[in-house]
Amino acid sequence: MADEPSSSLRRALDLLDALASDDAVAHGGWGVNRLAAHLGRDQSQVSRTLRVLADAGFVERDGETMAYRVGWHVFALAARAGDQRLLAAGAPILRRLVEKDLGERIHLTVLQGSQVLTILTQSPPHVVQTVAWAGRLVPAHNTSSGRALLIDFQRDELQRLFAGVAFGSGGPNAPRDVDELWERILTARRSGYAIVDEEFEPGLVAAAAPVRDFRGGVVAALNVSAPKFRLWGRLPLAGPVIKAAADELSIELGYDAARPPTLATTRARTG
Amino acid sequence: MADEPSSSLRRALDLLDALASDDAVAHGGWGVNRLAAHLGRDQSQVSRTLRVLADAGFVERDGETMAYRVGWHVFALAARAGDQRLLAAGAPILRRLVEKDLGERIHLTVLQGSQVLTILTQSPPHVVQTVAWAGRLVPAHNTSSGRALLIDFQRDELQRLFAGVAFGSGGPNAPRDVDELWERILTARRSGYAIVDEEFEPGLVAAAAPVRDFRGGVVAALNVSAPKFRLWGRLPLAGPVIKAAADELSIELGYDAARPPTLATTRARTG
DNA sequence: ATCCCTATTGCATCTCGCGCAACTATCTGG
DNA sequence: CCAGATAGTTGCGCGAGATGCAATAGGGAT
Repeated sequence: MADEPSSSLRRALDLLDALASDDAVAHGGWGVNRLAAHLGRDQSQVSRTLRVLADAGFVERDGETMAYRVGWHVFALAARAGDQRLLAAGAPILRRLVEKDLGERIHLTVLQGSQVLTILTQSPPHVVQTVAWAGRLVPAHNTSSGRALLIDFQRDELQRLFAGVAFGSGGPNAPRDVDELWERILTARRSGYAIVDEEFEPGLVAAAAPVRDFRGGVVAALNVSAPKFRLWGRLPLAGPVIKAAADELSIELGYDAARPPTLATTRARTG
Repeated sequence: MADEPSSSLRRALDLLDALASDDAVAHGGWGVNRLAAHLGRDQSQVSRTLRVLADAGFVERDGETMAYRVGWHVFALAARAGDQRLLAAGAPILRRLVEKDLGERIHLTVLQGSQVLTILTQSPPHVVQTVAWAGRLVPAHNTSSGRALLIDFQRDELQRLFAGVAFGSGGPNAPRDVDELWERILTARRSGYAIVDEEFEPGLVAAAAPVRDFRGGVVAALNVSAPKFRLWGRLPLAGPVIKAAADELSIELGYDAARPPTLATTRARTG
């Protein structure tokens, strides 16, 4: 357990890290010399290591400046393993939320078209009914998860997504058209989480927050829902709690909060 | 240009790749044994390499199943990988293309050696089962994206890039050698976009156009692909549409069509 | 208890990663 | 046109450390 042989592999990984540092990224990558100085290593070996990394696509070189940057291959690795990580990292967070923080049913969901697909559920032990929520589809327009998943959408995109979708159904407070939905999304955007009061079903309230991945886009949503009489009073608290948990999950997915919130890579997923 | 001494670093990177393979992801990670078998290496060394990777956070171990998964560090790196501007500017364009203009699946891709890496995908909402294309590699020689990405290549560069690459596979109309590929690239060059008819896969047609950055070089490609019966008729229209969108993206990346390219930066390196 | 499967560790072997220094290439200013 | 600076690659001898085999340890199942 004590002294690891500071393997050459370890040094190569440190090299990748150095290329991902704020400084390196800000400069559009670093050259061999700069990297060697930063790592306290010889130029020659840095050069050779970079060649291997470049051949594998883990770093790439700018043709003009000779600077190395983290390559697309790393991006590809993360993209392929992303779903797996969402589930793996999500499960313990759901468990903690239901056991320690909220004591109500928690869901992890993704957007599929204009609907919301539940991919993970955690229920409090005392709940008797074991409805299999995982795999179930619900509308996006009248659920807290939907609100969170749509939080980055522009007005016209929303319009196109819900073209031909009947609003109407759901609870008494469900939005009646895209305009109302848009207004509520704007509200959610301000606080960073969505609160829904009897929109999906009478007597049901919920809170949800978006989960983002390394691309910066929303890939999932975390939500808590429960009967109004049990949760309504705590909802002003539950909102921020859900948001904090969603942010935590986002960071595990490589979300870089420092980056300006730009794109929304909403893409459908299969459980 | 012979075989590199397949460094230990290279082997470690292959290990990461293996963990991100479809099979490994589907199984929730792989154990040491499975990995060793897959890579044709000794268990002991795989175990040791994984320990280093795990210490660095590049892989993680599932406490129960002992299976290794891609770790947080890769996701953190991924946020810094590649060209983030391209991703940020590309996402909304993809969404618009699929929702408004074409209604078929759109991809944003980059060249990775002699292959094409998909970095962003947008599917129409009605498509139920979405194969996760992002992060996947396909050949460059028989895909529309590949054609677009290679559009500036000279004949000899092409030869070098595809030295040792087996053509053959793919759809019925796939190019059989570099000569055929070269002819088709010349065709694409004239119109500014590439049309591909059952080259990658039987029954699949596609159109793609190159995306350039401020230096004038091709950095990515935008493409639409769909079953022949659904898209073929619209393909003469889809080509220009894709090209227009690619040009729009190019401009966002600072491409100045008026200015001649500042020397085509070809940094292709063969492995 | 044995058998099977999996992961880790001890050890001898020798590859290959290492630092030094030389070399190439490009730019700058005198 | 050369001197000097910067930036990256390559040759080489040495030894750290990666490797494969075999032994060890921990489960489960029967």
